[in-house]
Amino acid sequence: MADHLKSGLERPQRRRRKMQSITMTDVAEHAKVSPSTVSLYLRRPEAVSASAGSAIAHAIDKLNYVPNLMAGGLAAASSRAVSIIVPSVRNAFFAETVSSMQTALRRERLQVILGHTEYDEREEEDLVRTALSWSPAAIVLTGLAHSDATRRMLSHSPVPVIEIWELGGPQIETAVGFHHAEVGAASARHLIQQGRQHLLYLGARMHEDQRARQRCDGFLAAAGEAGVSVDVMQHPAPASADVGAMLLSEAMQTRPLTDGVACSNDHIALGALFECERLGIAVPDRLAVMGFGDLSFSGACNPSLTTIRPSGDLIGKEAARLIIDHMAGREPPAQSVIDTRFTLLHRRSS
Amino acid sequence: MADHLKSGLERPQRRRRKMQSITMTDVAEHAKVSPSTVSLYLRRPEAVSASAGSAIAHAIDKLNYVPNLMAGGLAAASSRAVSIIVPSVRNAFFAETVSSMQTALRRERLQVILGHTEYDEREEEDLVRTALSWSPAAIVLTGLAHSDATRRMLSHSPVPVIEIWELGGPQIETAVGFHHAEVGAASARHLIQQGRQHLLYLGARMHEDQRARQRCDGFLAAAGEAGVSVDVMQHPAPASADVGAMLLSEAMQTRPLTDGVACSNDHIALGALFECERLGIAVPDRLAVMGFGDLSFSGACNPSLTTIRPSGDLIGKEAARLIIDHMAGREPPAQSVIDTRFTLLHRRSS
DNA sequence: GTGAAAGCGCTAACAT
DNA sequence: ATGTTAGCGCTTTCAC
Repeated sequence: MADHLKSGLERPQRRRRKMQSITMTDVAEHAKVSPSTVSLYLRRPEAVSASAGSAIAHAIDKLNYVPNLMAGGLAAASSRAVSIIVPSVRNAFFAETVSSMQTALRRERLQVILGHTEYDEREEEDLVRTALSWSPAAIVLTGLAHSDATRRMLSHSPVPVIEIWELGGPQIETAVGFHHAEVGAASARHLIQQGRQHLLYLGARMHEDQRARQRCDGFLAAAGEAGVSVDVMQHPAPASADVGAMLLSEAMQTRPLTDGVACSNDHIALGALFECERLGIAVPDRLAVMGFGDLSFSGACNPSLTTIRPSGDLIGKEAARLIIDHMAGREPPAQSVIDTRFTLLHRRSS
Repeated sequence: MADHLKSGLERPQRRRRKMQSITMTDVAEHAKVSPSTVSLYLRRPEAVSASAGSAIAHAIDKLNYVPNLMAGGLAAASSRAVSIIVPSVRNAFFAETVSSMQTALRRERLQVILGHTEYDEREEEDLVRTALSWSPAAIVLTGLAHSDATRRMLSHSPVPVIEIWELGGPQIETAVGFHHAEVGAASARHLIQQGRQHLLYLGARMHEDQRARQRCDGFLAAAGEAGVSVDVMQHPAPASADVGAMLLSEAMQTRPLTDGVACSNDHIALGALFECERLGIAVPDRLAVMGFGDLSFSGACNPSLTTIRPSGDLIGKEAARLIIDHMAGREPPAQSVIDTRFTLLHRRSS
């Protein structure tokens, strides 16, 4: 009875959900080979006979076949995605790194999955959790400070982890970046070399941006060692020219002896330069100003800004190289460190 | 005989490839429910009984379960990823949009997959092809100009497409942005209102950046209609303060009557301001300068820069909203347009 | 060099 | 409310 009903229904015409129109099987049929040959061709074309190869190539072209990477990733248990987690891509530093990394990874057909922590460790933790759901080929994190849970998740997973933009602390696996304290120290030494005796550090958002804080600490330490007077002023808002102008204006009132300022980045420094201009403070004669970042305007302003150029681009390239090497089986030694250094650009403002 | 051998081998101990340690089945076993109940719980917790729910929650927590989104995406034929393709994230405009979009999408647990075209249509085509491989929940493209192949791929796919940062041309589906020609026209009208009679447009990379070109065209058209003299100078390099300074310096030599310049963006304008300062050209008395973008320094410089603020943030928010609405079944009418407008900020430089 | 077969971990009908 | 079942489209042994 039941059987009778069933046969009456004739293949219950499975209601199909939205699905990819052209699959590998379609290509295989068209090329008169098996799906596994198509798969092989896609991954190692040289392993397939010339005739089969060209038939497959032709079929792919004709059918406009687009492989389904989710199926591939599922079957292979690892996807062609790299998860990059930065504080914010609005920050030119990280935008540069993300951009150069994307460019380098693309050549290997790797996709970038982007996440922003907004300088929040809880947010980072959540982003890492989600990132792991994609079985990415690698996870790239910014900085060395992470929540315990983040560390735990990452160390329990087989996914390679690269930390960027910071060196000098405990690493999860590999780190690519530079020492921010050294940046601060180099700034202090530079100002002292220029004969400055009353130094000041102008910082923004240092409660959240621990790398800015490290630069500040390095500055203080080096100035202290050299025995010159040194002080810090900061503002909780993100770095901007407005904040820089505000800080400098206040500094000139409360610390009139100041003859050299270093800023946590070039936005702050630019604002400081603008304010000096408005106040009629001669730069560099009366006051030397320097920044960090070598942003696009830093060489063009009046006077041109002495600054420290980090290696944002190189960080991205090196991180991408590590990932690609890892996929090819060339793993770096555990806990390895790539120091991308930085460059002091001595211009007119100091 | 064969049977004998088999039984001797005891479950041929399938050599397992690298794989996710904890699966949904593990969670189900631990919680003493079926996998589908776990799946249901994950997607609609309210559809599961309280007791089962808490058992599952407990198991997930205890086992540290991380769902495999590739498997989910494969089964559901649509992933929780949104592909965003912009010319470059180094460009502050697109960084802003990407950032605000990422923030909005994250709340819905959607991932951003990022691609850079570097203003190259072939590259975009390739990125779109790869994007489709992920069965994303949506694809976001920058601008309305795309190769025929890109259009074809997209219209043959079921993936919703949103074009951002440009209106006024043929759309694939939905577009969110504003009219760049209107920006140019508004600039021209503003300068004319300020009594300027010899206008000049300073542009960078206009051969590649067609939106900059549209702003320029709008400027020329509006100036022409008003009957004032107008000219254009451009440089093929990407916009920077250096390029702006160079263009302004040349302009003052070859077009000494110029009394109002509009720049294709604020980097150019800033460089122009710097150069005016060096040349001793009074801004705005002798020359009015305006930009486009309202970048972070634009309100802080000397004199503060009159500029036009695009709605990069809003574009990202609106695009994200469209995507989320679409996933909830609320589709916008075909070919719909969201005009996010722009704002002219009249400051001291004009 | 090529094909058959067995999943990868999950979702979504459908049945209970 | 929960379980059963049948795939999603691909990769990867393993035979041939």
